[in-house]
Amino acid sequence: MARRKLSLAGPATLRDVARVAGVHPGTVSRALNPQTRGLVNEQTARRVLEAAEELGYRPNPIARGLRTNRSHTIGVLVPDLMNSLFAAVVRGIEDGLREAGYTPLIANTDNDAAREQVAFEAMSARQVDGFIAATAVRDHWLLPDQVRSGAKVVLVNRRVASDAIPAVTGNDHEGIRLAVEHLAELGHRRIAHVAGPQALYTGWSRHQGFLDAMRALRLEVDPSLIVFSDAFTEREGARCCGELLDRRRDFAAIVAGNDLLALGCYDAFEARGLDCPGGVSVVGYNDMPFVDRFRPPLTTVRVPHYELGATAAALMLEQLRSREAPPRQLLLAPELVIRGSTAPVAEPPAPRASTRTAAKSTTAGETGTSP
Amino acid sequence: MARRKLSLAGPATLRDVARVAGVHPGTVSRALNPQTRGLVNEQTARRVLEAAEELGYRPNPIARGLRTNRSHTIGVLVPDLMNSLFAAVVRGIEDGLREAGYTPLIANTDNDAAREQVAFEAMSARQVDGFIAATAVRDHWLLPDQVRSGAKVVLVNRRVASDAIPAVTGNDHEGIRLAVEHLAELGHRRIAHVAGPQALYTGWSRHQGFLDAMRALRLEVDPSLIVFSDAFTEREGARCCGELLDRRRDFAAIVAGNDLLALGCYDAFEARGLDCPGGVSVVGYNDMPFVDRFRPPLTTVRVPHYELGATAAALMLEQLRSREAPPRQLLLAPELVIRGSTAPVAEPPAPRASTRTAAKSTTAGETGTSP
DNA sequence: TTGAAAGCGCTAACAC
DNA sequence: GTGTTAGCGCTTTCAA
Repeated sequence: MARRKLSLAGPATLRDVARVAGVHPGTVSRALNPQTRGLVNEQTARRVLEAAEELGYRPNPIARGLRTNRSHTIGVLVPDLMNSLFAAVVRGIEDGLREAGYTPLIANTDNDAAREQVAFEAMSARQVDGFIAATAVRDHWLLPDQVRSGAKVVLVNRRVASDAIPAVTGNDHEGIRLAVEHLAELGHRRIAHVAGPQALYTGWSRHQGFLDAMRALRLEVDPSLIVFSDAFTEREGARCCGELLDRRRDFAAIVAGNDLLALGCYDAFEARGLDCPGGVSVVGYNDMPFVDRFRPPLTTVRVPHYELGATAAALMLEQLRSREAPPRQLLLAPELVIRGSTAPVAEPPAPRASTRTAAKSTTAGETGTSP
Repeated sequence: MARRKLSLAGPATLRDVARVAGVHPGTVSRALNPQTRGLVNEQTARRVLEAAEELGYRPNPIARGLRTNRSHTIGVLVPDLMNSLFAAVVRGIEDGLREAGYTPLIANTDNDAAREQVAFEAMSARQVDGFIAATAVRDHWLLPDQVRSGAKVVLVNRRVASDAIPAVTGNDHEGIRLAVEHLAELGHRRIAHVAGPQALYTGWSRHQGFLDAMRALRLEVDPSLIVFSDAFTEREGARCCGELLDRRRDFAAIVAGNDLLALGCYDAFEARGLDCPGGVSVVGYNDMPFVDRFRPPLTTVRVPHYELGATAAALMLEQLRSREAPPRQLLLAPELVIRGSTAPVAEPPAPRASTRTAAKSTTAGETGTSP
């Protein structure tokens, strides 16, 4: 337990250990590295381990990295940690990376390409071994150049057309289908969509999912019932929903691109004296913390953000371990969480809609999971 | 703009630049470092800069760090990023550090001493230049040993008795005073306290603040109106508040140790059919995102978490720049945010209370800041 | 199985 | 002013 050092100050070095163990530094290196321990005599190895222990020796990853060109560090690019969604993703990444001995280096980009570029450069300079990008911008500079130039990249919360890049995302298609089906089962035929920004992957994919889900249920997709927001914010949700409401009132259900947009819908309802869910139902997306405490508690689609992060970490480790690991693209299943913001249609559906009846009634509370 | 390299592969090195500029690597180092540029000929410097630009040279901080023993990296120890409060602190730190060229290395500890210890070791090994600890545990292993042994540490969101360690915290004393005064002005005399865990600094300091504020207002401090929670969670808030409510009903106001505990109080009210704020008022602490959307919207004390982080970063930079910078201890002013969870007493105050009248009425909306 | 020696990319003390 | 040299702490050939 004694912690006396041989070198004058600072932590013990490989050389100090070598001196104490009476061997050459190279031997200490071999003995201490599990990979190469086999090359060294059992006896000697033990002596080295003891000496290291006695000196409280900690290998210096900086020096090691300089030699090996591996920093055991992964750059994590995220729009904004203050968004609880990304905080969860990051924790998943951190926990997933930890046991493998990797450490995340985190940077917030605020979805600003310039800031992202800078962060990427800085991280490259710091010799990160790879990047996990949770930045949701579509048509992204990161992909064409960097990936081809050998940087290991894993996408989380978004993907690209190309199959060359490993990615893990929530299954938005499925999630939106759950939302639309839920509303349809409540008798809604005319369903509106407050879509997220189409420049962001999640905004775009959920919009696509909406179109497909409506068609699959043979519900009419009315372009005038779709409004595109400029940002995933409450303010934009209020603006878009207001626009919708001022345009027409022959619908009583809204699928929002995420929870913040849904929250904005609440504001628009209140400004117009509309009751939710009595007058109009709304479904959010993400199941952020505390949406169950809103007035009314928000029905929403839960995305397993922590698992998204943990899985992204696993994909990264795969890439790191073998040069030729196939770039897997994973979809994680969402889950509909039915709360208080959705209710059966009060008025009869609009005249033109077919009279298809709802398949079955849904009980409130906990809920339908997808496979 | 061309990016051809001289060395076969990998990024350009100092030597590559030297070769292109036709000078010695040492000269390149001097020319590129703003600190030492003065030592080199204007002409030569320009040539070097151009060569560096042409090659797309990026200095390798790993190599530099090995030489200088400075990594330009700060370890950040935080209980849990998924807690929005700490996410804000971390963003403040990141932004505060960035312009000085420092990067945070973040680890979550979940308030677990063992995990914190491990994270600390790992960061030390990675040669971080200092630590910013947002971990709120009192009586903390970090301080006695490490600080004395030369590690630079800045505390955020907590402090210690010793003045030797720089710290920046919210002024809990002041914040709780604002809360208690607000309730007193609404006519409350018997005020209960659902205190946070006393093992955590914020739980403890707010409890102290509560005692002082009550005494300052000459309100009776009744020990049976104070319950200590085991954690800053909604569940614990519900348990403690329930205990209080089942014990007696001759109070109509609660100061909670934080917003989550206040939220738990909501649950306890609901379970007992109590109306808030009609039957009982409650004040939270922190002003987390979305507490304004709760039912009722939560009256709470806002803590400038982002600024806490940014200030902590500034204090760290001070320590880093000069060996003998005084370890400043800063208090940031909180702000009372009055919303819907507090209301005037319905029943007359309990008989024993003195009949001191409220000093002045408070207007709703934005509100009193401290100096 | 171990020692010797070179060198990762950079900085800094010293010499010219 | 600029070149020279020596290493930071570690890994990894190459010999022995």
